Amino acid sequence: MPLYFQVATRLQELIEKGEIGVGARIENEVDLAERLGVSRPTTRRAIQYLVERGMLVRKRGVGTQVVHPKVRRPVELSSLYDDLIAGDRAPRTEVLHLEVMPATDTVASALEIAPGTLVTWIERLRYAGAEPLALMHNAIPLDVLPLTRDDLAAHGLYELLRRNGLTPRIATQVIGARSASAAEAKTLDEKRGASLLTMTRTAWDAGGRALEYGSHVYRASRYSFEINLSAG
Amino acid sequence: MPLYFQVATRLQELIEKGEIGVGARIENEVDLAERLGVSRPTTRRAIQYLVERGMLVRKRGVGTQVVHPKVRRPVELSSLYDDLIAGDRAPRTEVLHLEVMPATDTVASALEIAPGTLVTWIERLRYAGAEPLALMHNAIPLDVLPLTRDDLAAHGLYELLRRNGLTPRIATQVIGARSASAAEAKTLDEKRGASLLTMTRTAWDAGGRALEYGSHVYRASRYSFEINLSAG
DNA sequence: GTCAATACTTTGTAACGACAAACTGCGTAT
DNA sequence: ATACGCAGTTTGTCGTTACAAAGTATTGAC
Repeated sequence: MPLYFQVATRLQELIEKGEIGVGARIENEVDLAERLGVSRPTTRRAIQYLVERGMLVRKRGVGTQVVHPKVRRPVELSSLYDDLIAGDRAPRTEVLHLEVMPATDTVASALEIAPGTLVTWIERLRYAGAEPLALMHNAIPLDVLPLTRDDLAAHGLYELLRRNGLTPRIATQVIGARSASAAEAKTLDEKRGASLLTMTRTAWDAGGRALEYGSHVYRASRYSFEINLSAG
Repeated sequence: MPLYFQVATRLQELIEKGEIGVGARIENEVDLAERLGVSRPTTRRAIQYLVERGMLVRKRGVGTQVVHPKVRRPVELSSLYDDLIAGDRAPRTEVLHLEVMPATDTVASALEIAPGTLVTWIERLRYAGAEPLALMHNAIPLDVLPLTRDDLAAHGLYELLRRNGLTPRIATQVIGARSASAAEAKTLDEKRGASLLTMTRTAWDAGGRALEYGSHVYRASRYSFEINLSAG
């Protein structure tokens, strides 16, 4: 584990435990470095890390202040499945449809691949406990990862990607809303015309290869997106 | 302008112009530094900057590759007003209500201030062109910034904050959806029960002071949120 | 011909030093 | 008493050097 990360972790613990209160100024980096027996660049890097996570704020000529005692989790590339696991809501997935087919124009342009390229097109219903929560459509290029019904029933899509060495790195999401169609309402156990949250996303890996296109609808009565941002 | 930033800008231009194509590897940092006559840390910092913006990807032992020719704008703390200006959609704001009042419990807990602290509570209707687009409720602590109707009619809230030296730095947003009430529908020129996108946000400045709490509803038929993320 | 060990390339981490820029606050002069 | 300037503090930038770690390619042995 890198030194700068160890330093950052120690600082973070002190702040989370409240030993350095909100608003308090932390030691200046020169002294801190000397006291911990590391160099100033290493200390700077540790502090910078916490600044990026929204815990600290630095001002030239003034010092470094604690602005928030908890880590403000950055916007994460996590899947609904991961979110539910983390929230103890017992996800279950029903694979309604799975087929290998040529990419439609919409899918092809979202994934930036040639129309007609083979993709796995899946339709899944995600439950939280006993209640349906989301209806999810995804396209995954066949040469990225072949998928089976059993895999998808037991694991989240992102978990499967990661397990095969595919790490989503960059994504663009569009979040909107609309009313449920009769079919959607029936599937999701909502009334016709109920509000649904819609999310479409394309995710790329570190090599710039498109991994996944998704078009999901969530029951607005049961789900919302939480986003933490910090701007430079 | 810092040296590392100049280097980053030069690299970015080369990539945007396509002189370094997607997938191509850029010169290794040692050579690049020597050729440009700067130190390796400076070069590293420039490259790091572009990596964080999603243009480049680095792999130890391999090199640095271009993954996207355009800058992927990070998630931004911008207001709807700014977005509309950028999109040439001629925003206009109607201030429906403005009053100085003690913070309600909801507002106080969102802003992390004592209940009863005086805040300016405003209700605004935002138009894009001739059409209503969003109904916005905001609370701004009185000691952060006193506001007048005229200010708000002519400028976006974030513009006013910035103009007074208040820079939002960190925010948490929750995006959801629900059906319009009769009153909301009438105000927004939608049918009763139409889907609305809801967004509640609290924004803090660099000093950790809460600047603003907002609870907005958007016409889902006319607006959606676009979010670009990159995960480390 | 195939496999494994080795050498090479490239990025990652860490150290030290020097100066610049921004902000604070004290002290002095008017 | 107020205002201005200067000194001190703290972070920001930039340079240099050295070694570590990871991935790639080459070479050698069997």
